[in-house]
Amino acid sequence: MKQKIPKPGSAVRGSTTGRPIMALLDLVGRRWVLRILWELRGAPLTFRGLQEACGGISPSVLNQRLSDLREAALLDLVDDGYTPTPLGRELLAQFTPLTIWAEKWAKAVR
Amino acid sequence: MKQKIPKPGSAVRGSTTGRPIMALLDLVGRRWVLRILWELRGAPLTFRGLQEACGGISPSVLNQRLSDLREAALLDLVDDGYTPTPLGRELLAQFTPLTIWAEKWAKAVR
DNA sequence: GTTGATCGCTACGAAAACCGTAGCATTGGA
DNA sequence: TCCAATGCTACGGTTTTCGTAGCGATCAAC
Repeated sequence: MKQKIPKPGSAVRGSTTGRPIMALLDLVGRRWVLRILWELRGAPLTFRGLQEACGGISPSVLNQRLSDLREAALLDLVDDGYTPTPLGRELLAQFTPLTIWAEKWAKAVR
Repeated sequence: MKQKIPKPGSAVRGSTTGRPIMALLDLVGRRWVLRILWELRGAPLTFRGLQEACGGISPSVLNQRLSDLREAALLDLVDDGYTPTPLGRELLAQFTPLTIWAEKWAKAVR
């Protein structure tokens, strides 16, 4: 477990400038990160609820990601499960319109 | 090299539904995918130009990603280097505002 | 016509990331 | 006390990524 999670202001994989966008690109370039956020766009989910929602992600990676996302201030664990912080919800909002682009993409590559 | 690149309409890692958004989440969840697109947002770049721009990405992975992105109809290799397709440029446009969010994020986690 | 510089790209062994399965400790209700 | 559900950890095996070296092609200069 040698991973150091990307945060703005410090060097990340592939960039030493500390530019926030580079930290973001590194963060979302990890498997499951966006998917986890995505599955939490509606109601909060428990650890095991997330496992199912993500199609059987292994608990070790899920736990790693949840720690990462909490440390990055994008997720919180509250009474009824994991849920995005306001900041995380803002990021999520930026990704929501991608469903529409993805549909278009689907038509193009078909 | 057992990777099968995610495309809308077929099963991807973590989802068997074929929903386009799932293919997208799988695609961008691979290392370097977004970064490569990002570095091509301005002028086209050659293979080696991309290598440098991405801070020394190994050529094997770069080549893998370039093939993936070309097969996904997001990238093209033209005379003066790799450049996004119109579709890829559209996707890129959705990610551009993330710089602003990332700045906000930087302030929040600091 | 050979040398040198660049191009896109490949081979391959090592390291890192990820996975699947099993199970632990805790909590709360029956 | 027993049962179910919670968050999470351990650990060995597989997949993905990395780092270095180098190949074949192209083109310009000498």
